Amino acid sequence: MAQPATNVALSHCAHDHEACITDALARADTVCRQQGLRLTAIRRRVLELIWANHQPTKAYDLLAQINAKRGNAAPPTVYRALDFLLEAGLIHKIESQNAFIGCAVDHERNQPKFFICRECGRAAEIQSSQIDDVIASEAQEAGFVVDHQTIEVDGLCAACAGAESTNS
Amino acid sequence: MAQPATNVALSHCAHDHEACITDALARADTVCRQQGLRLTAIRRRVLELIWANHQPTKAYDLLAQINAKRGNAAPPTVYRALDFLLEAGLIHKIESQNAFIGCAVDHERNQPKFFICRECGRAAEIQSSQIDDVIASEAQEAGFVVDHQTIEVDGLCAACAGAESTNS
DNA sequence: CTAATAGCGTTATCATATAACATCAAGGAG
DNA sequence: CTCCTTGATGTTATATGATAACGCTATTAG
Repeated sequence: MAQPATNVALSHCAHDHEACITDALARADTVCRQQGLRLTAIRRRVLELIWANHQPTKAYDLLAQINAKRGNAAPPTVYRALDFLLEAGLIHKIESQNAFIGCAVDHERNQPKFFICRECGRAAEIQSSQIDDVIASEAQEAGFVVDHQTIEVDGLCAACAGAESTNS
Repeated sequence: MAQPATNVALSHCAHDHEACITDALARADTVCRQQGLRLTAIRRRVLELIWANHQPTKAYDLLAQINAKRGNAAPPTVYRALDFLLEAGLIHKIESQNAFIGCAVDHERNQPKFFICRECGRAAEIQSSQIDDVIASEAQEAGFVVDHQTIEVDGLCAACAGAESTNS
C-alpha cells in the first residue's frame, strides 16, 4: 500500500487532491526560501507523502512509502525530515496517534488544533481563535505561561456522522 | 530511583503528600465498589505509585518501581493495570509524554485538560468547563460529534515562572 | 463444589524513536 | 580552484513504548 489514502480522501469530498499537494509544496518552498531553510529532496519527499496520504501518517508508514520504489532508508532519515518539517511549522504531530499531518494554516495568532474522525481517520485543522482565547485567559488566571498546546478532539466528522445515521 | 518525585513535589508546595495519596486510594476504592470494579492488589499498587510520583509517570518507570522491592513483573502487568485505571477514570494519559497521572476530578461535565510545566514536570488538571463549552460550540458549528478530547497545555507554572524571573 | 470467567504470569514480538559515528555535499575564505 | 567548515544524510545499533498469545490461578455465581 504505497499510496493508500488517496481513495479515502476522495471517498469524502472530490477536491482536487493533486492541486492540494502541489499547493502545499509550493507554499513550503516559499516559506523555506523566506526563512533561509533548506527544503532538501528527502524533506520535500516526506512532506509530499504526508500531503498525499491526506491523513495523519505514521513515521514508519512514510518510511515504507519512501522505500517502496527504491532504496532502503532507515528510521533516522524519516525522523530527521519530520523534525525539520515540525520545526519549520510545515507539519504537526498528532500526539494521540503518533502521526504527522500537513499544515496549511498560519499560526501567527492560533495554535494548532484538530478535529479527528474515528471513522474516516481524517484530521481537520481548525483555525478559530476562540479556543486559544479561553485557554489564554484560564492560563493567565492560574499564572501559567503558555508555551505550546496540544488540542485534539476525537469523534465523528459531519460526513461520517451523516453516513452512520443513514445506515441505522 | 524508586520514589524520586516526592522531593520534587515538596519542593513546590508543602502539602500533605501522604494524605493526598491515601485520599486518592480511598476514592478509588469507593468508585470501584460503587461500579462493581475490582481494584486488585496490582491495580491498587500502580495507582498508588502514580500518585506517589505526583507527576506524569511512564509505564516502564512504574514497572521499575514495582520491581524495585521484589519480583520482576513484565510490561503487560503494568499496561493491564493502566488500561483498567484509564477505563475506570482513575488516571489519565498525557499523550504528549506517553505518561500517566492520577485523576482527582469529576468528569461528569468536563473533559480532562492539563497545564504541564516544562520546568518542574508537574501536570495540573484544570476543571473549568469554559474550554469544553467553546469546543462544543465549534464542533457543533462544524457538524462534528465529539467523543473525547486531548488538551495539554505546555509551559511554565506560576511557581517556576516566578523562580525564573527572580533568577534573571 | 464446580464451572465459568476475570485477572495475572510469561514469552515473544511489534511499534516508535533516538544515539553515535561515518560519509557526503554545499558554499565561503583564501 | 582548493581547502575547510558546516549542515545533511547514511548506517548500525539500541533505547523506549506497547501488545499478542497462551496457559495458569483465583474469584465468584450458581
